[in-house]
Amino acid sequence: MQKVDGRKARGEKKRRAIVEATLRVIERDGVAGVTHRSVAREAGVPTTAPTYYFATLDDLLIATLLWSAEELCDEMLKIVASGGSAREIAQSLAKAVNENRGRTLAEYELYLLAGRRPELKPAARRWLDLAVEVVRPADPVAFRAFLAAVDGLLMQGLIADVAPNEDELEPIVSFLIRGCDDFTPAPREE
Amino acid sequence: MQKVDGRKARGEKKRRAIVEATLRVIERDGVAGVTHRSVAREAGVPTTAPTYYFATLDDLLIATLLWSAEELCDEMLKIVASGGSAREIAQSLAKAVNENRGRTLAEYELYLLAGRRPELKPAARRWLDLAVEVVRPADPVAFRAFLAAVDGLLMQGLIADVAPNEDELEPIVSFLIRGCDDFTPAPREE
DNA sequence: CAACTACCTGAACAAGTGTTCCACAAGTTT
DNA sequence: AAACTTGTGGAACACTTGTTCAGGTAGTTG
Repeated sequence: MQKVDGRKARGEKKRRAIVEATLRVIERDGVAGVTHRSVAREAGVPTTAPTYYFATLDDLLIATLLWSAEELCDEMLKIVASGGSAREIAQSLAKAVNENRGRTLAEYELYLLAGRRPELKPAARRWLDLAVEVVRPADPVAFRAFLAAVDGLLMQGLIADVAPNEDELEPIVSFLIRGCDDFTPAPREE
Repeated sequence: MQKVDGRKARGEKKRRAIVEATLRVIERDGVAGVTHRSVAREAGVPTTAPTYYFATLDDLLIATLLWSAEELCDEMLKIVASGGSAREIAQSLAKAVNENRGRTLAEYELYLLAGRRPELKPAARRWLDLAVEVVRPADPVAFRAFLAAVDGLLMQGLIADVAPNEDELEPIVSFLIRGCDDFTPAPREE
Protein backbone atom coordinates (compact mmCIF):
# COMPACT_ATOMS: atom_id res chain seq x y z
CA MET A 1 0.00 0.00 0.00
CA GLN A 2 1.47 3.30 -1.15
CA LYS A 3 0.79 6.55 0.61
CA VAL A 4 1.75 9.89 -0.85
CA ASP A 5 4.59 11.27 1.15
CA GLY A 6 3.40 14.67 2.38
CA ARG A 7 6.96 15.86 2.33
CA LYS A 8 7.40 15.15 -1.35
CA ALA A 9 4.08 16.76 -2.18
CA ARG A 10 5.06 19.93 -0.40
CA GLY A 11 8.41 19.90 -2.13
CA GLU A 12 6.79 19.64 -5.54
CA LYS A 13 4.55 22.57 -4.73
CA LYS A 14 7.46 24.73 -3.68
CA ARG A 15 9.32 23.74 -6.77
CA ARG A 16 6.50 25.04 -8.91
CA ALA A 17 6.28 28.22 -6.85
CA ILE A 18 9.95 28.86 -7.55
CA VAL A 19 9.48 28.44 -11.27
CA GLU A 20 6.52 30.80 -11.25
CA ALA A 21 8.49 33.34 -9.26
CA THR A 22 11.30 33.07 -11.79
CA LEU A 23 8.93 33.88 -14.61
CA ARG A 24 7.70 36.93 -12.70
CA VAL A 25 11.27 38.09 -12.18
CA ILE A 26 11.97 37.72 -15.90
CA GLU A 27 8.82 39.65 -16.73
CA ARG A 28 9.94 42.46 -14.46
CA ASP A 29 13.71 42.59 -14.88
CA GLY A 30 14.57 40.28 -17.73
CA VAL A 31 16.68 37.15 -17.71
CA ALA A 32 19.57 39.29 -16.48
CA GLY A 33 17.68 39.89 -13.24
CA VAL A 34 17.43 36.22 -12.40
CA THR A 35 19.66 35.20 -9.52
CA HIS A 36 19.12 32.60 -6.86
CA ARG A 37 18.56 35.39 -4.40
CA SER A 38 16.15 37.49 -6.46
CA VAL A 39 14.06 34.43 -7.23
CA ALA A 40 14.06 33.34 -3.61
CA ARG A 41 12.94 36.80 -2.52
CA GLU A 42 10.17 36.84 -5.11
CA ALA A 43 8.96 33.39 -4.14
CA GLY A 44 9.23 34.08 -0.43
CA VAL A 45 11.51 31.12 0.20
CA PRO A 46 14.96 30.99 1.76
CA THR A 47 17.97 31.94 -0.31
CA THR A 48 19.16 28.42 -0.82
CA ALA A 49 15.84 26.93 -1.84
CA PRO A 50 16.33 27.55 -5.57
CA THR A 51 19.75 25.91 -5.38
CA TYR A 52 18.25 22.98 -3.56
CA TYR A 53 15.58 22.36 -6.16
CA PHE A 54 17.64 23.20 -9.22
CA ALA A 55 21.22 22.03 -9.37
CA THR A 56 22.28 25.15 -11.22
CA LEU A 57 20.86 28.50 -12.21
CA ASP A 58 20.75 27.30 -15.76
CA ASP A 59 18.52 24.43 -14.77
CA LEU A 60 16.15 26.91 -13.20
CA LEU A 61 15.97 28.95 -16.39
CA ILE A 62 15.45 25.81 -18.41
CA ALA A 63 12.59 24.67 -16.18
CA THR A 64 11.04 28.12 -16.50
CA LEU A 65 11.29 28.05 -20.27
CA LEU A 66 9.69 24.61 -20.42
CA TRP A 67 6.82 25.70 -18.22
CA SER A 68 6.32 28.95 -20.09
CA ALA A 69 6.34 27.10 -23.40
CA GLU A 70 3.65 24.78 -22.12
CA GLU A 71 1.43 27.68 -21.12
CA LEU A 72 1.96 29.32 -24.48
CA CYS A 73 0.81 26.17 -26.25
CA ASP A 74 -2.35 26.01 -24.16
CA GLU A 75 -3.19 29.58 -25.05
CA MET A 76 -2.58 29.02 -28.72
CA LEU A 77 -4.79 25.95 -28.76
CA LYS A 78 -7.55 27.98 -27.21
CA ILE A 79 -7.40 30.51 -30.03
CA VAL A 80 -7.44 27.84 -32.68
CA ALA A 81 -10.32 26.05 -30.99
CA SER A 82 -12.35 29.22 -30.84
CA GLY A 83 -12.27 29.48 -34.62
CA GLY A 84 -9.14 31.51 -35.26
CA SER A 85 -10.65 34.39 -37.17
CA ALA A 86 -8.52 37.41 -38.03
CA ARG A 87 -10.33 39.40 -35.39
CA GLU A 88 -9.60 36.91 -32.65
CA ILE A 89 -5.98 36.58 -33.62
CA ALA A 90 -5.51 40.34 -33.75
CA GLN A 91 -7.13 40.56 -30.35
CA SER A 92 -4.70 38.07 -28.88
CA LEU A 93 -1.70 39.82 -30.41
CA ALA A 94 -2.84 43.19 -29.11
CA LYS A 95 -3.24 41.76 -25.65
CA ALA A 96 0.24 40.25 -25.80
CA VAL A 97 1.91 43.59 -26.51
CA ASN A 98 -0.21 45.64 -24.14
CA GLU A 99 -1.65 44.05 -21.01
CA ASN A 100 0.75 41.12 -21.18
CA ARG A 101 3.73 43.08 -22.42
CA GLY A 102 6.03 41.90 -19.65
CA ARG A 103 5.10 38.32 -20.23
CA THR A 104 5.68 38.57 -23.95
CA LEU A 105 9.09 40.12 -23.40
CA ALA A 106 9.92 37.27 -21.07
CA GLU A 107 8.85 34.72 -23.63
CA TYR A 108 11.11 36.18 -26.28
CA GLU A 109 14.05 36.37 -23.93
CA LEU A 110 13.62 32.69 -23.26
CA TYR A 111 13.23 32.16 -26.99
CA LEU A 112 16.65 33.66 -27.56
CA LEU A 113 18.07 31.63 -24.73
CA ALA A 114 17.07 28.60 -26.78
CA GLY A 115 19.10 30.04 -29.62
CA ARG A 116 22.20 29.41 -27.54
CA ARG A 117 21.17 26.13 -25.89
CA PRO A 118 20.37 23.51 -28.50
CA GLU A 119 18.62 21.30 -25.96
CA LEU A 120 16.00 24.01 -25.44
CA LYS A 121 15.11 24.42 -29.08
CA PRO A 122 12.36 21.80 -29.17
CA ALA A 123 10.56 23.43 -26.24
CA ALA A 124 10.89 26.92 -27.70
CA ARG A 125 9.36 26.00 -31.02
CA ARG A 126 6.81 23.65 -29.57
CA TRP A 127 3.94 26.04 -30.25
CA LEU A 128 4.99 26.28 -33.89
CA ASP A 129 5.03 22.54 -34.41
CA LEU A 130 1.79 22.19 -32.52
CA ALA A 131 0.14 24.88 -34.63
CA VAL A 132 1.05 23.10 -37.85
CA GLU A 133 -0.19 19.85 -36.40
CA VAL A 134 -3.61 20.98 -35.24
CA VAL A 135 -4.34 23.34 -38.11
CA ARG A 136 -3.11 21.11 -40.91
CA PRO A 137 -3.04 24.04 -43.29
CA ALA A 138 -4.04 23.62 -46.90
CA ASP A 139 -1.21 25.93 -48.01
CA PRO A 140 1.88 25.22 -45.89
CA VAL A 141 3.87 28.09 -47.36
CA ALA A 142 1.19 30.62 -46.53
CA PHE A 143 0.87 29.20 -43.07
CA ARG A 144 4.58 29.38 -42.37
CA ALA A 145 4.54 32.97 -43.52
CA PHE A 146 1.68 33.64 -41.17
CA LEU A 147 3.46 32.06 -38.19
CA ALA A 148 6.61 34.02 -38.91
CA ALA A 149 4.63 37.23 -39.11
CA VAL A 150 3.05 36.54 -35.74
CA ASP A 151 6.48 36.49 -34.13
CA GLY A 152 7.51 39.59 -36.03
CA LEU A 153 4.39 41.55 -35.17
CA LEU A 154 4.87 40.78 -31.52
CA MET A 155 8.55 41.68 -31.44
CA GLN A 156 7.97 44.87 -33.40
CA GLY A 157 5.03 45.66 -31.15
CA LEU A 158 7.39 45.49 -28.21
CA ILE A 159 9.70 48.15 -29.59
CA ALA A 160 7.02 50.48 -30.93
CA ASP A 161 6.58 53.80 -29.17
CA VAL A 162 2.98 52.89 -28.56
CA ALA A 163 2.11 49.26 -28.96
CA PRO A 164 -0.37 48.54 -31.76
CA ASN A 165 -3.95 47.80 -30.84
CA GLU A 166 -6.43 45.29 -32.16
CA ASP A 167 -7.73 47.53 -34.93
CA GLU A 168 -4.30 48.25 -36.32
CA LEU A 169 -3.31 44.60 -36.30
CA GLU A 170 -6.44 43.18 -37.82
CA PRO A 171 -5.89 44.20 -41.46
CA ILE A 172 -2.38 42.79 -41.36
CA VAL A 173 -3.60 39.52 -39.93
CA SER A 174 -6.36 39.41 -42.52
CA PHE A 175 -3.85 39.90 -45.29
CA LEU A 176 -1.75 37.07 -43.93
CA ILE A 177 -4.44 34.45 -43.50
CA ARG A 178 -6.15 34.91 -46.82
CA GLY A 179 -5.57 31.62 -48.54
CA CYS A 180 -5.30 29.85 -45.21
CA ASP A 181 -9.06 29.21 -45.07
CA ASP A 182 -9.24 31.00 -41.76
CA PHE A 183 -7.30 28.23 -40.12
CA THR A 184 -9.77 25.58 -41.24
CA PRO A 185 -7.68 22.43 -41.34
CA ALA A 186 -7.28 20.59 -44.57
CA PRO A 187 -9.42 17.47 -44.66
CA ARG A 188 -7.37 14.57 -43.44
CA GLU A 189 -7.23 11.60 -45.74
CA GLU A 190 -8.01 8.32 -44.00
CA MET B 1 43.92 77.61 -36.62
CA GLN B 2 42.57 74.25 -35.49
CA LYS B 3 44.67 71.14 -35.41
CA VAL B 4 43.26 67.69 -34.77
CA ASP B 5 44.37 66.60 -31.36
CA GLY B 6 46.21 63.31 -31.86
CA ARG B 7 45.11 62.26 -28.42
CA LYS B 8 41.44 62.63 -29.18
CA ALA B 9 41.81 60.85 -32.49
CA ARG B 10 43.47 57.91 -30.80
CA GLY B 11 40.82 57.93 -28.11
CA GLU B 12 38.02 57.85 -30.64
CA LYS B 13 39.63 54.90 -32.34
CA LYS B 14 39.93 53.00 -29.09
CA ARG B 15 36.37 53.82 -28.28
CA ARG B 16 35.21 52.23 -31.49
CA ALA B 17 37.43 49.23 -30.89
CA ILE B 18 35.72 48.73 -27.55
CA VAL B 19 32.27 48.86 -29.10
CA GLU B 20 33.30 46.36 -31.76
CA ALA B 21 34.74 44.08 -29.11
CA THR B 22 31.48 44.31 -27.18
CA LEU B 23 29.53 43.18 -30.21
CA ARG B 24 31.89 40.24 -30.62
CA VAL B 25 31.37 39.29 -26.99
CA ILE B 26 27.61 39.42 -27.44
CA GLU B 27 27.85 37.29 -30.56
CA ARG B 28 29.85 34.72 -28.65
CA ASP B 29 28.32 34.75 -25.15
CA GLY B 30 25.23 36.88 -25.32
CA VAL B 31 24.47 40.11 -23.52
CA ALA B 32 24.88 38.21 -20.25
CA GLY B 33 28.56 37.74 -21.05
CA VAL B 34 29.27 41.44 -21.30
CA THR B 35 31.33 42.76 -18.41
CA HIS B 36 33.91 45.49 -18.32
CA ARG B 37 36.55 42.87 -17.94
CA SER B 38 35.38 40.52 -20.70
CA VAL B 39 35.11 43.41 -23.13
CA ALA B 40 38.51 44.74 -22.14
CA ARG B 41 40.07 41.32 -22.65
CA GLU B 42 38.41 40.96 -26.07
CA ALA B 43 39.50 44.42 -27.15
CA GLY B 44 43.00 43.99 -25.78
CA VAL B 45 42.80 47.08 -23.60
CA PRO B 46 43.25 47.48 -19.83
CA THR B 47 40.42 46.57 -17.52
CA THR B 48 39.45 50.13 -16.80
CA ALA B 49 39.35 51.35 -20.38
CA PRO B 50 35.68 50.53 -20.95
CA THR B 51 34.79 52.38 -17.77
CA TYR B 52 36.80 55.34 -18.90
CA TYR B 53 35.04 55.61 -22.25
CA PHE B 54 31.59 54.65 -21.07
CA ALA B 55 30.32 55.98 -17.78
CA THR B 56 28.42 52.79 -17.08
CA LEU B 57 28.07 49.31 -18.49
CA ASP B 58 24.63 50.26 -19.73
CA ASP B 59 26.08 53.08 -21.77
CA LEU B 60 28.39 50.60 -23.41
CA LEU B 61 25.51 48.32 -24.36
CA ILE B 62 23.57 51.30 -25.67
CA ALA B 63 26.48 52.42 -27.82
CA THR B 64 26.81 48.90 -29.15
CA LEU B 65 23.13 48.73 -30.03
CA LEU B 66 23.30 52.06 -31.84
CA TRP B 67 26.29 50.98 -33.84
CA SER B 68 24.82 47.59 -34.65
CA ALA B 69 21.57 49.22 -35.75
CA GLU B 70 23.47 51.49 -38.09
CA GLU B 71 25.23 48.56 -39.71
CA LEU B 72 21.95 46.72 -40.08
CA CYS B 73 20.46 49.70 -41.92
CA ASP B 74 23.38 49.84 -44.32
CA GLU B 75 22.97 46.18 -45.14
CA MET B 76 19.24 46.52 -45.68
CA LEU B 77 19.73 49.47 -48.00
CA LYS B 78 22.13 47.43 -50.05
CA ILE B 79 19.51 44.72 -50.55
CA VAL B 80 16.86 47.23 -51.56
CA ALA B 81 19.26 48.98 -53.92
CA SER B 82 20.17 45.72 -55.61
CA GLY B 83 16.55 45.21 -56.61
CA GLY B 84 15.10 43.30 -53.68
CA SER B 85 13.88 40.24 -55.50
CA ALA B 86 12.56 37.28 -53.54
CA ARG B 87 15.71 35.37 -54.35
CA GLU B 88 17.99 38.06 -53.01
CA ILE B 89 15.95 38.49 -49.87
CA ALA B 90 15.87 34.77 -49.22
CA GLN B 91 19.62 34.69 -49.75
CA SER B 92 20.16 37.39 -47.15
CA LEU B 93 17.92 35.70 -44.64
CA ALA B 94 19.65 32.38 -45.13
CA LYS B 95 22.99 34.01 -44.56
CA ALA B 96 21.73 35.67 -41.39
CA VAL B 97 20.72 32.37 -39.79
CA ASN B 98 23.72 30.40 -41.00
CA GLU B 99 27.07 32.12 -41.55
CA ASN B 100 26.03 35.14 -39.49
CA ARG B 101 24.08 33.25 -36.89
CA GLY B 102 25.95 34.74 -33.95
CA ARG B 103 25.54 38.22 -35.25
CA THR B 104 21.82 37.73 -35.76
CA LEU B 105 21.41 36.38 -32.25
CA ALA B 106 23.23 39.44 -30.95
CA GLU B 107 20.98 41.75 -32.91
CA TYR B 108 17.86 40.22 -31.43
CA GLU B 109 19.23 40.34 -27.92
CA LEU B 110 19.82 44.03 -28.38
CA TYR B 111 16.36 44.28 -29.91
CA LEU B 112 14.85 42.93 -26.72
CA LEU B 113 17.03 45.22 -24.67
CA ALA B 114 15.23 48.05 -26.41
CA GLY B 115 11.97 46.54 -25.23
CA ARG B 116 12.99 47.45 -21.70
CA ARG B 117 14.73 50.78 -22.42
CA PRO B 118 12.35 53.19 -24.12
CA GLU B 119 15.18 55.46 -25.19
CA LEU B 120 16.59 52.66 -27.35
CA LYS B 121 13.40 51.97 -29.23
CA PRO B 122 14.01 54.44 -32.08
CA ALA B 123 17.40 52.92 -32.81
CA ALA B 124 16.09 49.36 -32.69
CA ARG B 125 13.33 49.97 -35.19
CA ARG B 126 15.36 52.27 -37.35
CA TRP B 127 15.69 49.71 -40.13
CA LEU B 128 11.93 49.30 -40.20
CA ASP B 129 11.23 53.00 -40.56
CA LEU B 130 13.99 53.30 -43.10
CA ALA B 131 12.61 50.40 -45.12
CA VAL B 132 9.18 51.99 -45.33
CA GLU B 133 10.76 55.28 -46.29
CA VAL B 134 12.95 54.06 -49.13
CA VAL B 135 10.55 51.50 -50.52
CA ARG B 136 7.40 53.61 -50.33
CA PRO B 137 5.26 50.51 -50.74
CA ALA B 138 2.08 50.65 -52.77
CA ASP B 139 0.31 48.43 -50.26
CA PRO B 140 1.37 49.41 -46.72
CA VAL B 141 -0.49 46.55 -45.09
CA ALA B 142 1.21 43.96 -47.24
CA PHE B 143 4.54 45.58 -46.61
CA ARG B 144 4.13 45.61 -42.85
CA ALA B 145 3.20 41.97 -43.00
CA PHE B 146 6.35 41.32 -44.98
CA LEU B 147 8.57 43.17 -42.52
CA ALA B 148 7.03 41.31 -39.60
CA ALA B 149 7.59 38.01 -41.34
CA VAL B 150 11.25 38.84 -41.89
CA ASP B 151 11.76 39.17 -38.14
CA GLY B 152 9.79 36.01 -37.52
CA LEU B 153 11.63 33.96 -40.11
CA LEU B 154 14.94 35.00 -38.62
CA MET B 155 13.95 34.27 -35.04
CA GLN B 156 12.42 30.94 -35.96
CA GLY B 157 15.47 30.18 -38.04
CA LEU B 158 17.58 30.65 -34.93
CA ILE B 159 15.69 28.02 -32.96
CA ALA B 160 15.34 25.49 -35.76
CA ASP B 161 17.30 22.28 -35.44
CA VAL B 162 18.92 23.02 -38.75
CA ALA B 163 18.62 26.59 -39.95
CA PRO B 164 16.66 26.98 -43.19
CA ASN B 165 18.56 27.62 -46.39
CA GLU B 166 17.93 29.92 -49.30
CA ASP B 167 15.78 27.43 -51.20
CA GLU B 168 13.45 26.79 -48.28
CA LEU B 169 13.00 30.45 -47.59
CA GLU B 170 12.41 31.63 -51.11
CA PRO B 171 8.83 30.40 -51.59
CA ILE B 172 7.79 32.00 -48.31
CA VAL B 173 9.37 35.29 -49.27
CA SER B 174 7.72 35.10 -52.68
CA PHE B 175 4.37 34.55 -51.08
CA LEU B 176 4.89 37.56 -48.86
CA ILE B 177 5.98 40.07 -51.46
CA ARG B 178 3.36 39.29 -54.03
CA GLY B 179 1.37 42.51 -54.20
CA CYS B 180 4.38 44.50 -53.10
CA ASP B 181 5.59 44.93 -56.69
CA ASP B 182 8.88 43.35 -55.76
CA PHE B 183 9.76 46.32 -53.64
CA THR B 184 9.29 48.77 -56.46
CA PRO B 185 8.39 51.98 -54.73
CA ALA B 186 5.07 53.63 -55.41
CA PRO B 187 5.48 56.57 -57.79
CA ARG B 188 5.97 59.66 -55.73
CA GLU B 189 3.61 62.47 -56.55
CA GLU B 190 5.37 65.79 -57.11
C1' DC C 1 7.14 7.04 21.26
C1' DA C 2 11.46 6.13 19.45
C1' DA C 3 14.10 5.44 15.16
C1' DC C 4 14.59 6.72 10.72
C1' DT C 5 14.53 9.16 6.49
C1' DA C 6 13.95 12.75 3.50
C1' DC C 7 13.65 17.46 3.07
C1' DC C 8 15.21 21.90 4.16
C1' DT C 9 18.06 26.08 5.40
C1' DG C 10 21.28 29.64 7.59
C1' DA C 11 25.94 30.70 7.66
C1' DA C 12 29.91 30.94 5.15
C1' DC C 13 33.23 31.05 1.15
C1' DA C 14 35.64 31.87 -2.97
C1' DA C 15 35.17 34.14 -7.16
C1' DG C 16 33.89 37.76 -9.98
C1' DT C 17 31.50 42.18 -10.45
C1' DG C 18 31.16 47.61 -11.36
C1' DT C 19 33.40 51.40 -10.16
C1' DT C 20 36.72 54.75 -7.91
C1' DC C 21 41.04 56.87 -7.35
C1' DC C 22 45.41 58.57 -8.08
C1' DA C 23 49.82 58.55 -10.08
C1' DC C 24 51.65 58.97 -14.54
C1' DA C 25 52.41 59.10 -19.58
C1' DA C 26 51.59 61.25 -23.98
C1' DG C 27 50.47 65.19 -26.70
C1' DT C 28 49.67 70.31 -27.27
C1' DT C 29 50.27 74.98 -26.38
C1' DT C 30 52.77 79.02 -24.76
C1' DA D 1 61.35 73.78 -22.07
C1' DA D 2 57.77 74.74 -18.95
C1' DA D 3 52.85 74.59 -18.16
C1' DC D 4 48.89 72.45 -19.18
C1' DT D 5 45.44 69.28 -20.89
C1' DT D 6 43.91 64.84 -22.08
C1' DG D 7 44.23 60.04 -22.07
C1' DT D 8 45.74 55.82 -19.43
C1' DG D 9 46.00 51.97 -16.24
C1' DG D 10 47.10 49.30 -11.90
C1' DA D 11 45.58 48.68 -7.27
C1' DA D 12 41.91 48.55 -4.35
C1' DC D 13 37.05 48.61 -2.41
C1' DA D 14 32.61 47.41 -1.44
C1' DC D 15 29.35 44.46 -3.09
C1' DT D 16 26.84 40.58 -5.26
C1' DT D 17 27.09 36.33 -7.17
C1' DG D 18 26.64 30.82 -7.34
C1' DT D 19 27.38 27.19 -4.57
C1' DT D 20 28.69 24.24 -0.48
C1' DC D 21 27.83 22.05 3.83
C1' DA D 22 26.74 20.64 8.29
C1' DG D 23 23.20 20.82 11.25
C1' DG D 24 18.21 20.95 12.07
C1' DT D 25 13.33 19.92 11.23
C1' DA D 26 9.25 17.89 9.71
C1' DG D 27 6.90 13.59 8.16
C1' DT D 28 6.76 8.53 8.15
C1' DT D 29 7.42 4.03 9.91
C1' DG D 30 8.01 0.24 13.27
